[in-house]
Amino acid sequence: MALLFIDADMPELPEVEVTRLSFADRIASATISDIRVGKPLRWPLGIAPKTLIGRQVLGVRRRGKYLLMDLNKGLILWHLGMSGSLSFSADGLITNELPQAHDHFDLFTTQGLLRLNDPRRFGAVVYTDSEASVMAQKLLGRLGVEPLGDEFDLNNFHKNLKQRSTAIKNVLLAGDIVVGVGNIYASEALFLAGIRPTVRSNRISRARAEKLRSAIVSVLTRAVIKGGSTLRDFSNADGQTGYFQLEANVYDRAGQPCNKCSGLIKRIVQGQRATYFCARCQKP
DNA sequence: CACGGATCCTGATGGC
DNA sequence: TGCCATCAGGATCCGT
Repeated sequence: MALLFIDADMPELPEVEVTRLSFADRIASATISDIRVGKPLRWPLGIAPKTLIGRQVLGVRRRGKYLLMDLNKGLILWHLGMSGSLSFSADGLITNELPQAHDHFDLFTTQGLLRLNDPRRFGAVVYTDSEASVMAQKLLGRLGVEPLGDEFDLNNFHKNLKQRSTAIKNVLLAGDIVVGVGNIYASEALFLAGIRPTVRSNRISRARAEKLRSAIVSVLTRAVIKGGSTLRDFSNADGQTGYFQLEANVYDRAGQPCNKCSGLIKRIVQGQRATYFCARCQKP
């Protein structure tokens, strides 16, 4: 079987979800046969690797940008950080696929090899006995609602926005109101909503909050769909790498004309992260 | 508790 | 070509 490689060189929620879709079915019900640990990641695994040999993978869920791999005992949390990507190879079951320079975690199973490549090593692979454990709660406990779930409703969203006085762009990125909106999609969603990224969160009207809510849902949904279709192309094509980023309206387009009004896209820095916006289309 | 800044690490890029 | 500074998709931690 061909190697399926997802270029998650931009792991925001859509990329993490598409990564999950790429291997969840194929690894389900597999038994862990070995583990190889490379250079240290953000946190230690939290258990002696050999202890996990023989455990069964029940499935893979997503929470925010975390992947939760349920085992018949305990679970493994995966995070791609800023530069991580996962590949699942059924060939890796038999052949010795030598780890490359930035392959820092291998999970060998009876159905294939799941490998984490992460040059910057901000990613993590963490074992925990239960989702209620101290470590799991430290990582997952403060996450906001899922943007693509029913719980992302206007009443709560607007109420939460009113509690914060900092710039809306930073509030979105913080992930404690709604998860999964990274630096790219924060700029894109604010453009679609017509909201200046510098607007203070607590000064956003209910009507504008609804525009923002629906823009977030729209941009993330479209990215997942686009990623899914790219995924199907991948599984037919051998060794092709690629990118499934939606065409950006503002992200990384400083100095270029706005797609709506032809005004020039601006770049500013907020919380040490780049923000892009159209000063004409996005109102203060 | 909310906020802003520093921080982990490696690689790509651009100026000189 | 080399050297150096800057920047990059995340999110935690810490001081205020």
